[in-house]
Amino acid sequence: MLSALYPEFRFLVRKTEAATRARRGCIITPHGVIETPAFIFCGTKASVKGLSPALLKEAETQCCLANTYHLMLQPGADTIQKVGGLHAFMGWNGPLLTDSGGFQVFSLGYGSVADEIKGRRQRSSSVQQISEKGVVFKSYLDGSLREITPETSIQIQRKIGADLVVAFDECTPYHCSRAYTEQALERSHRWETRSLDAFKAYNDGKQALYGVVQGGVYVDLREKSARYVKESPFFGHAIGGTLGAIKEEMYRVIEMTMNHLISAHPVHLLGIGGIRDIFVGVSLGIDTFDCVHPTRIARHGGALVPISLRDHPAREHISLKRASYAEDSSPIDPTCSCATCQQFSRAYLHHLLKAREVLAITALTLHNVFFMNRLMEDIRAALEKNCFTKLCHKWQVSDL
RNA sequence: GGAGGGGUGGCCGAGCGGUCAAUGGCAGCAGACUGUAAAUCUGCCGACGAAAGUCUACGUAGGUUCAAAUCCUACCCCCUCCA
Repeated sequence: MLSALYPEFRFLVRKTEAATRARRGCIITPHGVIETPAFIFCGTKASVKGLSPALLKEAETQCCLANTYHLMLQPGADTIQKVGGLHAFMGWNGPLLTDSGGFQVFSLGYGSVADEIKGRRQRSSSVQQISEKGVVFKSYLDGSLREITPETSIQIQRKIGADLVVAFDECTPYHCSRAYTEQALERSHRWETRSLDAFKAYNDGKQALYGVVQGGVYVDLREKSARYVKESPFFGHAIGGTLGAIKEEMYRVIEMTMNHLISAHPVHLLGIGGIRDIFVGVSLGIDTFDCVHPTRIARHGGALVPISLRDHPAREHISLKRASYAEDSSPIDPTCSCATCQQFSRAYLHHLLKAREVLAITALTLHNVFFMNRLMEDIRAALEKNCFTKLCHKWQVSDL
């Protein structure tokens, strides 16, 4: 049944680790193969900020993500379709994924979970109305009223033309009652079913649809949602929504969700991308991740480093803006073979950051992308050689 | 030579009798960042002190006031215009 719906896609699990649920596989798409576990980089507005497709490729990137929400507002899905679709538009011929726009519509109202908990970045909600039909929201560009429904989200994603697309869902905030979470969850399921219907209506076999598990931090709701997604004809399964306020809670939510989600479908964990998070996610059976974190911290002067180079045990990156790197002639990581580490010293990167030179962004983003891809490659290799647990120990991740 | 304007914390620049250790901005220091309205945001930023607080500060030197960065006098610099 699924092969009829997704004729050009396949998910193959080559190996599953004995001690955990970690698995080594690949997702076959019309634009190439994604070796899993994999990290997908965010190129929100059809660009991974600071990097050209050539540099992305040089950093061994497999897949990028773009946002339906941003692209529908600028330049518009019709424009992208007219100029040949997203792959041609952004000059990336590898696999691409688009998010449904659901997350942005809602998150723009209350910010991220971290912002919400810390009471930061309070904006007036852009969400005007949530109804059974869909969501009316205000464009962040000009304040005009726009609407996204499951049908329009799928149509827009169809026009944009990424390989992997996502069903339209509602993302509930952290400070949200169980009752509302459940109500939103039920509606999300109806929206996702409508997403599937809209998808089938225009299906040309070139795209594969992911369903999203919601349910906030509530065990039974996650189970219910996982069941719904698993029983629906989605190509892939994604875990979305609020995962918790602290890491331990997040890991628990992912774990209890995965308890009900394990199957022959690829599982994507939406929006998570810390190093430790990835080890935990992989061990729980997650196949793909996406996150703004590696590229965002790069723009803010953060370089991901191995354990031995950390300047604080709990921080996974070093902050090159710090004065202590001003005369440090060593590269970010002497063992890293990315172009940045091959030619630039920490002192130079520190200077570029202080002088606000755009090269700082490109150089640090390139390093972090390379770092993440290298990390995923190491994880894949470890899974193949049955030494994933050993790799976890090397990264001091023991709470699996 | 004449007329006018100005000298404020590392820099730019407000303040023009008390609530001023002195608004802002920049620079500096540190922190945050997890389905990207983020090359962003937050905090600190005269000295000593954990803090209360103490001291030194608004060109220099005096003065008037209970009280001055703010008023007066002289001096030293800078800038503009007229000769």
